[in-house]
Amino acid sequence: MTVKIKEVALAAGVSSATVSKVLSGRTGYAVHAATAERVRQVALDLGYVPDAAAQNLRTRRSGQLGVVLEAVGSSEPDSLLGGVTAGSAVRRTFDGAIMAGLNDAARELQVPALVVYPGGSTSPLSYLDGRVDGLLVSCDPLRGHGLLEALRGTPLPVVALWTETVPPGISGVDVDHRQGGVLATRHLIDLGHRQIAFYGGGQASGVEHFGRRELGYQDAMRAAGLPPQRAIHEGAQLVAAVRDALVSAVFAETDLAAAAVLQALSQAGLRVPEDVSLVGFDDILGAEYIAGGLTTVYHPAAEMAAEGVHELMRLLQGGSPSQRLLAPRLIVRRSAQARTAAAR
Amino acid sequence: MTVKIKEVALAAGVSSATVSKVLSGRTGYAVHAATAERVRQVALDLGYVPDAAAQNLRTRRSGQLGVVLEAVGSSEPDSLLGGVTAGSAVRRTFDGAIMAGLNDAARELQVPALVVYPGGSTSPLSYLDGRVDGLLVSCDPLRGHGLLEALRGTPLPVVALWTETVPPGISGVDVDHRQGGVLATRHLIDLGHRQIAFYGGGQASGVEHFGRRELGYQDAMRAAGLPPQRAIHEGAQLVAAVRDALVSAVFAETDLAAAAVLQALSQAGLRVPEDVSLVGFDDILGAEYIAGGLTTVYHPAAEMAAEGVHELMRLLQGGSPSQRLLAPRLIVRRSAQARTAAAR
DNA sequence: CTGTTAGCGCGTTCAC
DNA sequence: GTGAACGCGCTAACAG
Repeated sequence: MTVKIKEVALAAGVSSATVSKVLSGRTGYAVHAATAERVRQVALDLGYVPDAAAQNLRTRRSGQLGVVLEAVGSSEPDSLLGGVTAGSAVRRTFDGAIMAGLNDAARELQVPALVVYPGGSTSPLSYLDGRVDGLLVSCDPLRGHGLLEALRGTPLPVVALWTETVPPGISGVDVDHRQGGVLATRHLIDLGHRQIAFYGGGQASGVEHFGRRELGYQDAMRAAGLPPQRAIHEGAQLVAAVRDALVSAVFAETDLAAAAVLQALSQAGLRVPEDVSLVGFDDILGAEYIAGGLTTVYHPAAEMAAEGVHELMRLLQGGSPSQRLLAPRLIVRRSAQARTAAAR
Repeated sequence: MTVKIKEVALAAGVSSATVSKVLSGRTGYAVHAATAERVRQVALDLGYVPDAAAQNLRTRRSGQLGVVLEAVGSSEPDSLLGGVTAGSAVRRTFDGAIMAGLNDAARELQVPALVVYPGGSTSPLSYLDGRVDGLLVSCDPLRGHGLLEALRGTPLPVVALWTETVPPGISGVDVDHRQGGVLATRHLIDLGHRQIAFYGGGQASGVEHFGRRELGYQDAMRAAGLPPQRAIHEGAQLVAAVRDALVSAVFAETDLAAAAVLQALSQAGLRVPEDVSLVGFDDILGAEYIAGGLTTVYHPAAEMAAEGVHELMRLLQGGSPSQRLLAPRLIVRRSAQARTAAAR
C-alpha cells in the first residue's frame, strides 16, 4: 500500500496538481508559501514517494544514465606475458575504477541512478526504450567498436570511453596514451639512457592504446635525436639485445608486460634496475611490488569515467559532441635508474 | 519519433492488443501463428521498442535490480600496513569483481538491467519509487550496517553482500571467512609449523571479516592441539617474536597486511619463506608478486555477487530470505614452505 | 477460438 | 489554485 499523490492532496486539502507543483521543487509556480509548507509536511508524514514509472511516462525522461560495461583491461596476448597471467584481475581493477569514477561523478551531479546493461552486447535498439536519458559506453579497446558503430545516428546522447576514434555525433573521452608513451620514454632518456627498447605488441597488435603508446615512444626518441627501435615482443629477444649491449632500458607497454620482462631478465641473471632500467604503463595494483617498485605511467581510468559523466550531462543540456584526452602521469619508483649507475 | 504500438498495429492490420499479446512472448494467448509472425515482422521492420515507462506503469514492475555499491575493500588501518598503501586500489579490485559477478549473473538470468545508486547513502525511502524490483546491498564491512538496519521491514526484497549478520527479512550472502582462516592456518600446520602467529586487527579490529578470520586461525590451532597466540599488529613486535624463535610462520589477515609483514621482515634481514613462512588472505592482484608468489586464500567476490543476484531472483519469485556462505579456496604459491626446509 | 474495445496506472501540465 | 486531458502499453471483458 504505497501512498499516492491523491492521498497527499486529500490530506493536505488541496488538489493533486498543487502537490505536484510543490514537490517538483521548481519555483515560479503560484503557490502560497504556507500551502507549500503544509503539503511538504503532509507528504513527509505519509511517507509519500512519487512513482518513478508514472513520472517517466509523463515527462519522457528517466533521470537514469545507461552504462554499457564491456570488459576492459589487459588485452595482452599470453605469448607476450610469459608466465604472468593476471589479465582478468587487471580488467576487474579497471572496471572497479570505472565504477568508482561513475559513482562519484553521479553523486556529485545528483544523477538519480546509473543503469548497467548486463553483457553490453544487446541490440542498440534496446537502449532506446526510454529507460535511460543517455549512454556511456565503456568499450573494450581490443574488440573494436561494433557497438559504437551501431549507435551511429542514435537519438540518444552517447559518450564513448577508452577510445579516441568515435563515429560522428558521439563524444569520446580517453587517456592520452601517446603522451604517456612520451613521458615514460623521456624519463629514461633523462636518466641518460640512449638504447631504449619498446616491449609489447605496439602498433602491430592492432590495439589502439598500445599503438599509441608505441607512437609516444617513437616521438620521444626522435625528439632526442635517437633512432626508435623495432618493438620487441619476446623475452628471449630482449635478453639477447641486452646481452649485446643494444638495450640498456625498456619501456614495456603495460605493467603486466613489464612483469614479464622482469621475469625473463631474472631468469637470465640480469637485474632491474642494476643491469636494465624498466618502465611500465597503467600503475596497476601490485606495481609497487614488481621489481621492488615499478616506475610506470598512471592510467587515470576513474577520472576518465567521471569526465564521461560530465560530458554526458553536457550533451543532455544541448551541448555538441566533443573529444577529450586526459593527461597520464609518470609515477617514479625504483625500476628505472640513471645510466651511469649501471656501471657497464 | 519513436514507433508506437498503435503504428505497428495499423501496419500489421490488427489492433494494439494483438500486438501486445504477440510481443509479450507469453504463450497461451489465442493468436494465429501466421498473424503472430506478421506482427513480429512488422515490429522488427518498423524498429518498434516498447516504452519502458509505460510498461512499468502498467505492470508495476521495472525489470531492474538495484545495487547499492558502498566502497568495499581494504579496511586495514594504516598503522598495520606500514608503508603499504594500496587500499583504494584493493577496493577497486573488489568493486570490479562485484560488478563482473553481477553482470555475468544478470546476463545469464536475462535481467534487463542493474541500477547502481550513486553514493549509496540516500534515504531508504528513495529505493521505494518503483525504479527497482529488488535491492542488492554491497555493504562496507567496516562502516557497519546502517543502511541494512534502515531497510528492515521494507516491502522490497533485499539481499546483503559482505556480511553474515543481517536483520530479519533480509537475505545475506558472504564468504566463509572463518573457514578461510582455517584453510590458511591448517596449511601452515600441515607444513610442520607449530609456532604460528596471526597478524592483523582480528577480532579487536571490530571488522566482522577480520574477526572471523582470526576465529578460523584459533579453530585450526586448537584442532591441532596448539595454543593460539595473541594477534600481532605491529611489524616490530613480529620481528622480535621471530628472533626469539616464538614464531616460524605467519597468517596475515589480508594480502596487504602480508605485504607489510614482508616489508618488516626484510628490513630486519629475515627472508620469506626461508626464515619465515607467510600466508595472506584475498588473493588480490599483485599477490603473485609479493614474496615471489604469496600463498593466500582466494576471496570469491565475483561469485558472491552472482550468488546475490540468484538469491534476489529467488526472493522475487516468492522465496523466503536465507543466509549463505561461500567457500574460499587456498592458493598455494611459494611464500609458505615446510618447517624442515627452514633449517633453524 | 481469434481479435477488438475500453479503461487502467499515476504524476504532470495546460486551460480555466 | 483546480479539473481534466495526456503519456503509452497492458489486459480483462467482450464481440465476431
